[in-house]
Amino acid sequence: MTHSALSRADLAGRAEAVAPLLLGAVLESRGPQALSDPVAVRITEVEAYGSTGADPASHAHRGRTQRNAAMFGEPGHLYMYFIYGMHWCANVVCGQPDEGAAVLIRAGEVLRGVEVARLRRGGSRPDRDLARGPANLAAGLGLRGQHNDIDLFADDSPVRLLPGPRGPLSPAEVACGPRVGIRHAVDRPWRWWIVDDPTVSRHPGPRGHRPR
DNA sequence: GCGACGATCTCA
DNA sequence: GAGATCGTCGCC
Repeated sequence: MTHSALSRADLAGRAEAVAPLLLGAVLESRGPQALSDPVAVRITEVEAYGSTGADPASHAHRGRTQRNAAMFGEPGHLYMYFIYGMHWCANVVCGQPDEGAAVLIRAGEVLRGVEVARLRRGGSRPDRDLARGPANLAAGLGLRGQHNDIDLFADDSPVRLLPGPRGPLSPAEVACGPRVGIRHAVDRPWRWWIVDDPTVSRHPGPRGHRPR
């Protein structure tokens, strides 16, 4: 049994409704040239970011800008952003076009292309760390600014959103809690992760909050 | 035009 | 707990 395939229509809802649906689904990237083998990552942790005026922590909160324009496009596209002068992070655009909502993909399990992911990450590290944390996940998949706004549902896209291999998640397998690394709307429990999954990111978190 | 800071990570 | 490192946006 596989995770049922997500369609673009499934992503058209509110970010906080779409986010948990992405758990267990797979992001697969095909690199150009040398690192052309696909890397597939099963999503284990996500965060919802709401639309303009509705979520002070969202890049879309103050409206459309050049950077966040992809958030205001069609659901099912990627929104890539660059952070801290060195990291790229990947979001799946959701909601209605012009709404400006997205789901940050925070962590995943590398199902395929472990060798390529390890090369991209550099050094030797446990498999479970290859896509643990949003910047690590993007790095392992080889995702950067050039992938901003690409359509995850186009057959010829270098990055695609595919059904997961393990079947639907039961409610007991999913936990939620506050988002990480933000200053505003910290109380909103808009981060979801797969319980006991070793690839879910670790982080200092305010007051020692930890996924379990 | 300028400057403060950020949806991070690693290592000490 | 600091440092790496730079694009973005708000404000001067």
